[in-house]
Amino acid sequence: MSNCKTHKTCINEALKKAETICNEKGVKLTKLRQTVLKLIWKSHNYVKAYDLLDELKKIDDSAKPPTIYRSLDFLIENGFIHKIQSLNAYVGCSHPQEHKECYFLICDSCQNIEECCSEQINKVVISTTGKNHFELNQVTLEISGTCQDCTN
Amino acid sequence: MSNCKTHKTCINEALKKAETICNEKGVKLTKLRQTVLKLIWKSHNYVKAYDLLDELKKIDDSAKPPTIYRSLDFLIENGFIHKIQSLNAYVGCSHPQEHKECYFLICDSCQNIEECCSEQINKVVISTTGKNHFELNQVTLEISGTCQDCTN
DNA sequence: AAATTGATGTTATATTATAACATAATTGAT
DNA sequence: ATCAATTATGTTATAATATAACATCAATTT
Ligand SMILES: [Zn+2]
Ligand SMILES: [Zn+2]
Ligand SMILES: [Zn+2]
Ligand SMILES: [Zn+2]
Repeated sequence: MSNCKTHKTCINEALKKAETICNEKGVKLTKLRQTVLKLIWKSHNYVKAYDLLDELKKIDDSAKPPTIYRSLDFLIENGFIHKIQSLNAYVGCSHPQEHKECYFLICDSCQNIEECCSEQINKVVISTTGKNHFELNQVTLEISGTCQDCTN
Repeated sequence: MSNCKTHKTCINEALKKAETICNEKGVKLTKLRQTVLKLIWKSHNYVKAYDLLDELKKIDDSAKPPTIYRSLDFLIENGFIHKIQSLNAYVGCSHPQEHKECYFLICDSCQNIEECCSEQINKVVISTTGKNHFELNQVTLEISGTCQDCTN
């Protein structure tokens, strides 16, 4: 995924989905939010907030930390991006509609992130938390390592 | 676990284990590091670095951020504590010897953390990353929600 | 004792994120 | 259309988290 051959499609799909979902929810994908989403979707790599801010400044000189963090908040709230907790970084969500308990494969070498859903992992998490009588709220599963492209 | 009835034992065990492991490894559990470890083990709740620093300052007025972060680094490196990535917080490791792929049950209500090992989760993670031809390095699994004590 | 290594002290600064308040744009009701 | 309420953005300041860099001190090795 490091060099995605069909990345224009990825971006277009992501933007289209975001628009659709916003319309359904009655929230607004403003120009700014769309711009930030595009910047995040520049690749499948994770991005840091202040790098994003630097990029945004090239477009809008007046951008400041709250500019970027507000957009990030909106995009996270609506499921269009995810925060990678172990890296304080952000990445586009590849399937905002059907997103459930996903996990992330994070390549230490190329910063590529693959977002996966595993019904199996989901089940195991639910069953083991159940055994602990723990009422589940949020699952953070982030796996770092080396992706296939970088291993070869 | 929120009100651990045998917490003195928890602390003593943690300190004893840390000493043993340090001796085996030939690294030093200095006075400072031991103090920080004790402060972290004050409870099973997670603690923030700067709160820890405030506590340490009560003992040693000259403590500064590097003081605490160096100790945290040492304690993490040697497996005596863990960093909770989703909270930028730290918690004592309940089983530093046999620690493998553990996960954390984090109570949003009482800040208690239970560290668990599940061979089952471990297996599923390995098998699903294998399917993705991903060479695993580090797994971060943090589950937030409400613990049994807080549900009742 | 001198040299090396490891630990701590100290100052400064980098990185990540939010509070607080002002202004502008949009929506919705009258 | 007008006003009020809400939502979004602009702006300044600061909070919270973490590390770099260099000085000093202590322990260990030669
Ligand atoms: Zn792509
Ligand atoms: Zn890679
Ligand atoms: Zn205890
Ligand atoms: Zn609880």
